[in-house]
Amino acid sequence: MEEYASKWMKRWEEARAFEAEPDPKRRKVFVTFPFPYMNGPLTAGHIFSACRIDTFARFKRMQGFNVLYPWAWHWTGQPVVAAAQRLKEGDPVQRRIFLEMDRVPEKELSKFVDPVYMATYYTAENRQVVKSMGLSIDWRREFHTSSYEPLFDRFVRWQYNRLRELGYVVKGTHPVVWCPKDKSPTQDHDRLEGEGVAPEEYTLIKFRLDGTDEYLVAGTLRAETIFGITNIWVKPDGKYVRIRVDGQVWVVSSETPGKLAEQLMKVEVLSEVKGSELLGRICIAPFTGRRVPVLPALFVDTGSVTGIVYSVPAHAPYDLLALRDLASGDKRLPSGFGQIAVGISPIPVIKLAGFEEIPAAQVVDKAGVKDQLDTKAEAATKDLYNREFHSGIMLENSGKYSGMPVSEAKAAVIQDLKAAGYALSFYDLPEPVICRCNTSCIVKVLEGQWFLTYGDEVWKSRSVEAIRRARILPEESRQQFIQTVHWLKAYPCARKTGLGTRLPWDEEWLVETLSDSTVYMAFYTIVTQLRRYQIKPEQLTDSALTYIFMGKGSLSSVAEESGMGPEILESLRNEFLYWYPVDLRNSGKDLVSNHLTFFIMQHVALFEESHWPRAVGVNGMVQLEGARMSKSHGNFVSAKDLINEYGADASRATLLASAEALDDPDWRSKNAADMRDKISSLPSFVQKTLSNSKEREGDMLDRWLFSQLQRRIIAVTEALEELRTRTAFYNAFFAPWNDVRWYLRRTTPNRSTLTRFFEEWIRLLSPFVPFVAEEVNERLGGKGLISLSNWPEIRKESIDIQAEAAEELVDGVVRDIKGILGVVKKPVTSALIVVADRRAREALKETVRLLSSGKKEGEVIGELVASQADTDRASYSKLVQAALRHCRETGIERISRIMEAQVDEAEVLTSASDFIAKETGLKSIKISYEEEAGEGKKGRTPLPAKPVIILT
RNA sequence: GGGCCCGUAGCUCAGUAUGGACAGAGCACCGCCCCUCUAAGGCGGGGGUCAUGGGUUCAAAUCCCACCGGGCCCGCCA
Repeated sequence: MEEYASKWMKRWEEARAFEAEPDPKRRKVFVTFPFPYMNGPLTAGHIFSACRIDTFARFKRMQGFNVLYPWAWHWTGQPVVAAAQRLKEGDPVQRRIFLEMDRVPEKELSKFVDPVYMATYYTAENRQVVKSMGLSIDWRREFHTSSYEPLFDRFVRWQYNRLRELGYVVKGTHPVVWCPKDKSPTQDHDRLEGEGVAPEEYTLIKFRLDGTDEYLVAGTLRAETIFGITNIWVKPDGKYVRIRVDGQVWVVSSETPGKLAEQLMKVEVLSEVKGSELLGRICIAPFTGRRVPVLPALFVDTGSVTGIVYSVPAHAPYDLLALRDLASGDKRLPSGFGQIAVGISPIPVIKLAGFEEIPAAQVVDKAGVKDQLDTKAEAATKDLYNREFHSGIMLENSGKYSGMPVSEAKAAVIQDLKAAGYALSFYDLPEPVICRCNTSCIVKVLEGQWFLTYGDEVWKSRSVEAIRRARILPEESRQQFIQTVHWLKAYPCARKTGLGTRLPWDEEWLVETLSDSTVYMAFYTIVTQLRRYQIKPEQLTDSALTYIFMGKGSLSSVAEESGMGPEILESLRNEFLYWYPVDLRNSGKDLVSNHLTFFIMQHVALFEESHWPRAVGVNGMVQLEGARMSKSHGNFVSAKDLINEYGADASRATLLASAEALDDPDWRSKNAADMRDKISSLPSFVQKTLSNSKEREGDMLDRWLFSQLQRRIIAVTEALEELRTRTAFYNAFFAPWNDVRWYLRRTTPNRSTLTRFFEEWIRLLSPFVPFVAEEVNERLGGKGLISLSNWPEIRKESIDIQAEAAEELVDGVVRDIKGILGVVKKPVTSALIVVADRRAREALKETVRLLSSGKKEGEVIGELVASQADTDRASYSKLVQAALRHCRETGIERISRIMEAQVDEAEVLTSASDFIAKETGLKSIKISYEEEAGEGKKGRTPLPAKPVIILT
């Protein structure tokens, strides 16, 4: 259908239309789209964000800016490697995704076992898609990431060396969900069970066994309840072990040593202990020194944390239930401990508003939980923990924490217990996670990981400042950026697997994907010249890049060290200085809390303030037929499919018209098909309309059409400045189309008017639907590329409020007559339209004036009537009351506008009377001033913009 | 669980900050016109308890509270 699309693609390329070179005489605009990851075809989501940027870029280009819109491809990361691996292993799901969703030809697929081949394939495939979409890219600057692009590799190495020099990269440890068999972190998609489960930080608390140097070590999320401890639980038939840790002897479940060992602790297993052997022994609780017995409980799981639980029956439903079960002589439990249990009373340590003294008892009884193995206990526990954490206050028996909110006391207690040597942190999974290989996962604390110190307070506050200075589009997103900066903590920035750039100082690590994608836009600014001068990777030294981006160092020594000539270095520096900073980067809202914020923060860390990002755009997530896109659910469409089915223009228009701000656009194929038909009829509409027109004197309708056009130009321009692409598209496409339709209905089409109108209209359309705009332009005899023509100038003098008010009046009269004809029973053939006279006009004007000055309606009547001669007062009062009603109904603002236009209503309607007759089917239309109208208007009062219509 | 956002015609969305005009637009749908046919084009029309329930107000889609439903994010995926 768009047989002309490839023609224009070629013309743009031949004309090097979008290749951007620095030009000191012109102001620049530098826009970027986050490079897409090359493990599959581009989707409607990529295209939506990219088209928003492209539309902005094309708009700015037409406004005369020197626009740079570059493109690159992200190869960094594990998915390509992982997918290749899965394919190698013959994974049928992976095969099906490649063949059915991604439409990879069978003969290509066999080569996909090589991840680099796969990335290369998709890069080529997607490059074609981006071109076909009509994105106005400077392709000379294209590159991809990872060590397979040596020049870029040097750039990332420079970036990380700089960050490290600045102290923003440090070594640390980090807990991950770990498969002991695969010896690798287990991601969500690698799990048979336990999606979304993440390591949780527990506190291990050591309880000395009375009369020994050994400790029972219990795990808890609620260290602050240590003051309410009454006993300790073990599983009576559980397997426990004595282990040596850090010179101490601990007793924990037999599963625990393996977990501790993965958390950087040296563990030596000494001997086995049966749970039953521990029963009845006495432990000493820290802080209170309370002596508490070890008792049996069935709910204890030796696989969870240490398999030892300290009991706080006042606040923990399980503990309370276990105590009750034991006291009541539950047969499932070992005998001999019932009496001890009977003697234990819960010790409350937290006051919770709206709850009784022992909250656990209350929730357990209310929920009707019958014993410790009742599944309802879980929900009761969660609920109570939550309430106590958020609104609980420590009671006066809680030492120095008394009176503190639980949320604060928790951290303080943990800190103090640790300081006193009674506690340490330990990670475990709150729920089981099973790896794809059917192995049960544990937590591993990875050592020697490299982190970006996003938690750094100075870095944070400068970043917040950068966010404050930047334009955030839409404005609603700003808060989320600031939130994200506040939330961020140290972030692991390197991995051992996948593609990427090696950390220069520790080459077994690769810079991970969210970390090499933050400041690479700077590379776009120099890559053309690097290629032009055939700079070798080894010449791109750190000092050279520091010189280019920071202006630091001595030119001559940098030139000598890098082997690049000083004039080349200068030239690179100048091009960077010309394009930087980034004027707009735009992406989906899912990237706000990571990529887009990292983008800002790393610029803050590495670049001077004048090079911080100027604007960040955010958009919603593209839905497909009302549902989230998902390859695994089969609800997926690639950008290539869209182009094939609907063409680039219609695809762009459908997406741009479907949403703006943070709303999620919804791709409906029905809408796209309608859009395709509408757009494809544009050239013939223009041609047909022109061929039906003829030269004539310009009249009011011509002025009206141009006046409307000005309004549209203003609206589109304003909306595009704020990236409100949906509003912009409406005002560029549908609104002018409807304007022409009204014009054609109203008058004999004037060829020169329409020619001029179309010339401007298609320029307005060009940023949105560039192919059809070029095509129509050519058919109209336009020379050159419309993509490089000027944005329609806003000519305020063409705004003709008189013509606009006149057409509003005519339209209103036609609608009114049609409305009346719809309800009137007797046949009518003629209309008498009575327009307001001078007196009515004055009355309305005064009414508007007084209302605008804040007078109440009653006061307006009083004041105006008083100003009249005695004899006129009755009729004037009627007039003012009508005027007040008119103001109420039509709105003061609109009336003021119409009054200001000072339309001669009689003249306008008289000249439109043929039109009115044609539209309404009436034979005769007469226009009259009020004083001439005489009988028949039944007391109705004509006012400006509100004539009285009498049908006979 | 926490943060942010959204729920208005069949569909996609305006309108909500500063409460007041019959709640609008585009598309779809229906009817008519044009036409050798199809697509396109022209004209007209129907269609909404503004998610729900309270409250504030002379007046609420708009402000407040509650509730229901949906989306994005909450670090080792990108």
